[in-house]
Amino acid sequence: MKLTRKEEIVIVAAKLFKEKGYSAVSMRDIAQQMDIKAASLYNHIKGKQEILSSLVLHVAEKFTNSTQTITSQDGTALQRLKKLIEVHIDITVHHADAIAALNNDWMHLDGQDLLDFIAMRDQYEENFRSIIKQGIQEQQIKAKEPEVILFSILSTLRTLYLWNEKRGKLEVNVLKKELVSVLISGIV
Amino acid sequence: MKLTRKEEIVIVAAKLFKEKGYSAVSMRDIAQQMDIKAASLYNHIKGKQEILSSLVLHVAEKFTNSTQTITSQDGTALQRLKKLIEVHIDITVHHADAIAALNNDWMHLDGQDLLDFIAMRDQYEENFRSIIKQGIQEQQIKAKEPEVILFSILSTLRTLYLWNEKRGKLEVNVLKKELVSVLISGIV
DNA sequence: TATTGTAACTAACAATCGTTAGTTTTGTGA
DNA sequence: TCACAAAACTAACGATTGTTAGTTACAATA
Repeated sequence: MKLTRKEEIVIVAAKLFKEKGYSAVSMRDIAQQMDIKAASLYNHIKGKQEILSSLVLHVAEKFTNSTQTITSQDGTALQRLKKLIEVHIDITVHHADAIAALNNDWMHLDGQDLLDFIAMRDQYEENFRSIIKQGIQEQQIKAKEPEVILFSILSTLRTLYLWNEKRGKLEVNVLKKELVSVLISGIV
Repeated sequence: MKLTRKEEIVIVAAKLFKEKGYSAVSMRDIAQQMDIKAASLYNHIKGKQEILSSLVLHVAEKFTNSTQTITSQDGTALQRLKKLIEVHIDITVHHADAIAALNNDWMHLDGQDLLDFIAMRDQYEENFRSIIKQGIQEQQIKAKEPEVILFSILSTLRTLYLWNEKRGKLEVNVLKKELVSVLISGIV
């Protein structure tokens, strides 16, 4: 699977964005990391904004599509929730850097890209919320404030990318099992 | 409790940093928000860096001191964990904007400030970790991977600031009770 | 060998950045 | 009313920003 030059740029930029954030990374920083001059980047991309939107929208789609698929298939709320956590881990393992941008730099998208992102994020959250509410209704999930549950699980999953490096020895399937257990059954 | 002009600047800047991140906020942005010119800011602060370090180090101290106090007092692991969650919520409610900077912009600290921050963060995490390990040893906490438990709780608490606005109607004490329950006992 | 497309280069642009110097306005206490 | 300090101002600085224009090096193809 050979990468296009544009894909290489996006990957390199993602790594830098993760370290310092979109605004603190210059086109010259990105170019230097690729051993070329900044102006040469423009043979492959339209501008800095395109790098960000390629990164963010691509992985946002993945997340939204996943929740959409899970919500549309049948299964109990807990089965769905488990699946959701597992899918999240899979995406995170393969796109850690892009997720950093998604979490921290989405507000630097502009125009239609920003609107598209927000729409996807809202839909994603709404799918997530509906699963939890379903679980409460079916009495599989405690009748706590659904927003507290949603927030708690969501923030753990969203921050997973930070932890992926330190994951180290922990195998992906072990991580899935442990995290599903901690998030659903608690720690006591 | 009258604020000094410097404190006003730091508060205004914090709000802007939260929206766009440290690097994307210019001194002229901050000044405009205060209805003065950028150069006037320098009557009260040394520079942009000082704003950031005032913000971040001050609240980092609060967190580290809290875990330190809790660790040094006696109590079971679960009592400590509960207290830790409650303290976290208290600090978050009162310093939401500063926590945004602590989470997202700490890497733009420089020199000794950066070293100090990292030292505090490491100590904080180590205190947290020791409480969880204590709980596993005393068999109050399931013998899961301690790092998974630590990460899960920590990321929820760290992201709490994002959620504080939407908290809306939810009273602080209710939030404490619900979050302690969700994080410790799970959702089933 | 000649041609062509890809991808690099140098040089420069206007805009914006954090910051400094020097000056004027404003408010307070003697 | 006068003196002084606090806090604002204007103007400008060198550096860096994203980006464009025009040109060159190089490999593959005809």
